[in-house]
Amino acid sequence: MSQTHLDPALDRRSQILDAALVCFAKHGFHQASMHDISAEAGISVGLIYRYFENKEAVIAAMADRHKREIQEVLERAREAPTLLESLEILFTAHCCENSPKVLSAFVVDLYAEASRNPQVANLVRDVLQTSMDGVTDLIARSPEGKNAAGGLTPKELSELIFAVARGMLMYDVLQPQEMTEAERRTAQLEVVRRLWRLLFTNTTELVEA
Amino acid sequence: MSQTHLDPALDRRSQILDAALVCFAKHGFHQASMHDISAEAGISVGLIYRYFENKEAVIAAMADRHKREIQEVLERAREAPTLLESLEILFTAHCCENSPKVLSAFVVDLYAEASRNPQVANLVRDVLQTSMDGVTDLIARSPEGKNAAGGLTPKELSELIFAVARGMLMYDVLQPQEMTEAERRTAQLEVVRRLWRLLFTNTTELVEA
DNA sequence: TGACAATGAATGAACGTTCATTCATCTTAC
DNA sequence: GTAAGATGAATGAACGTTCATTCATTGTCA
Repeated sequence: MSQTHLDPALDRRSQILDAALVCFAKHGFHQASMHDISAEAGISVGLIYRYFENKEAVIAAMADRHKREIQEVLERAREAPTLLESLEILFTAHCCENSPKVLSAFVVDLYAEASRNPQVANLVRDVLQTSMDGVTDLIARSPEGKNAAGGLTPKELSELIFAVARGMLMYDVLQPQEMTEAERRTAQLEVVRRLWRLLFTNTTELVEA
Repeated sequence: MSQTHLDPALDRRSQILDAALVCFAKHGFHQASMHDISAEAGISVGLIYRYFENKEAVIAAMADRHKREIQEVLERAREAPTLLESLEILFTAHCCENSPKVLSAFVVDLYAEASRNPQVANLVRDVLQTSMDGVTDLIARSPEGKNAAGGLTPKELSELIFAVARGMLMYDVLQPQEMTEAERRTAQLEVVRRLWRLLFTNTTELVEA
């Protein structure tokens, strides 16, 4: 719409993946039918097969797009001025960007799929490892990371942070539909700040006291 | 086998649910067919319908059984002599009791289902709330819980602990099949002790120093 | 410019398969 | 003999996938 379409085929693929995200989040990978997706995208079923070999390929492409989106979030987190702000970006990106719950539901489904499909598991593990390495680096470089609580290393801290992030994502899908994006974001930020206090400010405060 | 069967109907139900757990973990709720379940249980398809109204009812019964199992774990955790041991029970119960990954895969699937099925969501939320209340209580009663790091309340600590537990459960499904139960348990225990150091021993150590 | 041919994006009915569910039939226990 | 337990072939709906067909757009030649 806003820009000239350099590659219409890429637009179509994106359009189909956008529709698939909505359908997958609403019904799950294997309960969402190709007809559901085509209806959501406003196109015919057959057209999907012009851009994707089969349903599996749609799922794989979704996972791949998710990988790229996560890497973009990591990039933004890297550029934040403070470690706390980096963490805030990481924790709120997953859960609040799109319409409520859609992304969280998709990611939980992705992990469920990963538990059965080794290819998906490899991709998710790869994304996770890259992200954790990035955050480990972020912590190691930041002044707060030097004297973290409990004598934990940057790597251990990063693992803990990502465990909490995944856990909150799981918690998010239990929330009723009525919760708005803003409410979810607020809840997430509260958790980040609590975690922050715990991991990075406790020791310092005690030393100062 | 080992005991006289007081209620054969209950045995059959358990037998079917045992088989369903294996199939659900292996294929997911909606990809596991009733034939898969009957084959795993060593009975005919039709017999399942004598004990369960339909497939949804099997899923609901599985969720319900899971609820009772979690409550038993909580009971055992309550009876542990120290808070650390309570946490160790809570963190290792989810992931290591049955054959590797089966339980974790089931729980991740349960959360995925909860994101679409409000009834399942209510049940899972209920289990979680009860468990968290129990652990909050456990922390409040324990000597270590009084002077926790970061000035966090028992409720906040409990929320954090359960977020990490859920996060580690998600991480568990990414692990390759080859990992044994013992390896998974060891990995979990390491996380518990790290969390323990962070939450409950840091302040004290510094005061002593 | 206008007439015509070629293209390939897009359609949706149809196909083969799978699956949840049913039920007529058989077996077992007392 | 009868009631309850157990079977698995049969049913029909739903699904992923295919493909003959349509038609707007583009290219070609006069």
